[in-house]
Amino acid sequence: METRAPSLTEQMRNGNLFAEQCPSRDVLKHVTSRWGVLILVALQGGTHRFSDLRRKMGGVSEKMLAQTLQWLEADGFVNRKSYPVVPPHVEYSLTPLGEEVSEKVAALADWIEGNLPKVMASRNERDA
Amino acid sequence: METRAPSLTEQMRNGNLFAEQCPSRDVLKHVTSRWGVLILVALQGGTHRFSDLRRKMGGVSEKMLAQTLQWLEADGFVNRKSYPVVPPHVEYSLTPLGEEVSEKVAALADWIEGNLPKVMASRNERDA
DNA sequence: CGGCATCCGATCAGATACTG
DNA sequence: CAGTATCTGATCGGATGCCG
Repeated sequence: METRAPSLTEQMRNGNLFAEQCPSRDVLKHVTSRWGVLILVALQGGTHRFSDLRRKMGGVSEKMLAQTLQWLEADGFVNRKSYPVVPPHVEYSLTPLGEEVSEKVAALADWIEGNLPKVMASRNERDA
Repeated sequence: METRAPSLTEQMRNGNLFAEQCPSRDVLKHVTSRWGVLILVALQGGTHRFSDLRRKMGGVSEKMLAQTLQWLEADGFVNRKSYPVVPPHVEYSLTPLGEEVSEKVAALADWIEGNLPKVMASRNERDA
């Protein structure tokens, strides 16, 4: 089949995920990473502390939670606010930019959660 | 902050990404994998052959393309049609279920492509 | 409490060679 | 053309220990 001509919106895009070296791939990687998705969805509920997030997200290690939070912070999606007290107190929240992506990510996450039975059924058919 | 009570839709969900052993995590993994995203978006344009996909998606190896296609096929998102001719001819397309996820995935991909400048700006601020 | 540094095994992913 | 098989390096990701 033919390759359709690029639409107007496509021409105006500043990133192209199909280009091998495009930095948009890094952003996608952070956002769709194993824990990135859950962080973005979890923070939709409002500000959370590090330990809150860790408790909420089953199975995440301290290391990966910290690392993923740093990625998302560097990309401008997550805001990190540290209170200089003992014991330390750090709060994470979504930036305006983060609110936008998290909506897209949450829409995908919701779809998957809601349609899981159909997917499981498809897998079982294949086994039979 | 308080944990809000589960909404009605949340209660009706059949999957829960925050649960460590929930199979929905595997589905998310396939769909948001490095090449899974690109495959789902690419197939929105219609049926594609293996080589078409490979050419279109910069940087993917034969192995990973084949493997990712198999994941998506097993999950019921992608349809594989093989014509028994020489040389072989195999066509990939989205199933109705796949059309649905691909919309969510494409919405995310589009957002990232369109907002890449903002993200890059955020990164640069941090460096300064 | 919220990290960081190090070590280490598991998994991912590319290159290459081979096949129907 | 559309894969599979194998090998190998790269990266992911968890466990542990330490620190402000």
